[in-house]
Amino acid sequence: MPPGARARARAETSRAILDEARRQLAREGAAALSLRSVAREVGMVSSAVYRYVASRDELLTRLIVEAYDAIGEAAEGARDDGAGPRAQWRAVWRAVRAWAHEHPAEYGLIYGTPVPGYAAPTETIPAAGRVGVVLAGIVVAHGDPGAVGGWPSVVRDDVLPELARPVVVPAVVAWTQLFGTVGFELFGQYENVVTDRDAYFDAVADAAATSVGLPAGR
Amino acid sequence: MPPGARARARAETSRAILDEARRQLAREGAAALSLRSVAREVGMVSSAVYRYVASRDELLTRLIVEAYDAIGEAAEGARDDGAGPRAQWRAVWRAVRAWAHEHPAEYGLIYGTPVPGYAAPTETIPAAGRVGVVLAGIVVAHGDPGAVGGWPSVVRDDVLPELARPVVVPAVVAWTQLFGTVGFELFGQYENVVTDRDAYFDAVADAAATSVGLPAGR
DNA sequence: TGTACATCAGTGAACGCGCGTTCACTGATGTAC
DNA sequence: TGTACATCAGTGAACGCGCGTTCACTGATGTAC
Repeated sequence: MPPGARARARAETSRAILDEARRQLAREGAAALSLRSVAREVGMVSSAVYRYVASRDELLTRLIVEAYDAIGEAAEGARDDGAGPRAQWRAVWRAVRAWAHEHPAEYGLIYGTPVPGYAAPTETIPAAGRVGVVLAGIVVAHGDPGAVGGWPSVVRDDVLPELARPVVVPAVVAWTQLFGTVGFELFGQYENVVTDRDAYFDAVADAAATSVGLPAGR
Repeated sequence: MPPGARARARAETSRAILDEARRQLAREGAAALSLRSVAREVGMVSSAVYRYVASRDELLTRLIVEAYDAIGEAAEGARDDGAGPRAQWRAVWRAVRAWAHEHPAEYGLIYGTPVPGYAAPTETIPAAGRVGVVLAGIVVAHGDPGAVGGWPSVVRDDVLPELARPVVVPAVVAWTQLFGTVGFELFGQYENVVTDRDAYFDAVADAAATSVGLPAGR
């Protein structure tokens, strides 16, 4: 037997379990996610899953962390591809929206109604911050605090310390707006209201860029 | 027996069932809502609930409609109390936020992740529109289309036909922002970020009022 | 006012189902000497 | 290289549980004459 074969098999089964869980999440929603049916689909007996996952809640936590990481990665990739602050900003917004449309159930899991009785453990926090950090980074690099309207100081001093203070609140507002818009579109509130969703979204992104002090041009 | 006693008893039991369902929704979430436990708590046998409700899905639908109606009513009441467009606008925003904080589970039910496999029936639509109609009404009455930045025309012509066209898109954006902000606060994304949530919220409301062309003063 | 019949709320048993989790076990894979 | 032992993945049975929905029924409430 090649050494490490066991480890490799283990990793593969682990993957298979998470993949199947993600599939069921997409099909039936978080509430219907069941260890037994994941086991069934993966082709093992229900008790065997417990070699890979401590409990149903732990499985949910892993899905949550993976989702935050995936959307964060999408945002980071988009930023790295953009040339110029406004192009970067728009690319990040679009990447978040695209990811959400490709993974609606996972998006709902992390940005939708919290599952009651399930408290997201702290291991979730760093992954959850990635998109916000990307947006803040663009503002730090290119935002003009002088070009921003007056907002009250209602954010913790230690939040985004690298941001000039006048720009922190509008940055939080813009961050909220990104996910508010994506959520409304995804959860059906724009049905029969907004026709050209791409153009609408870009317009909101652009207005947000301005509100945060990004220069007008590219 | 007083005539109508039966009808009155029926109405009372109906109420009791819905109230208990709402209580369970708040405690355990939509996924855990069960006819059997509602019956248990109301003090009847599980099959008896079927005299009042056709199925679990119908019960969910009733909760959804009641929630939309309640938040819509809160918004309408706030509008009727406000003096001057800006005061009205702010009052409506605050009323929506207050209602959401008092009824987080119901808020999640209507503005959060859709329950997969459950398709909201059409009886839901009119109730769902009430808050939007209130906001639009204020803009119609007092918004200055000239005071609004340029937005693309990406909304159906027959949406809010009473609104001057330049103002429709920013109105939709503001409506999105209201629920995006409330949702972010309610679902915990502002934890460790925004300190003075009241002031933050008012500031966002005010900026939105301006973006939609409401006059500055009161 | 009194009687005969129809309506309706609630009962209790049953259907078939799936769930999370534990436990003692087998047999294959890896490790130390 | 060969043997003895330890580790570990996966099995199968069992625990106790709750669910939605149907059905034939009883007995009280209402209605028509």
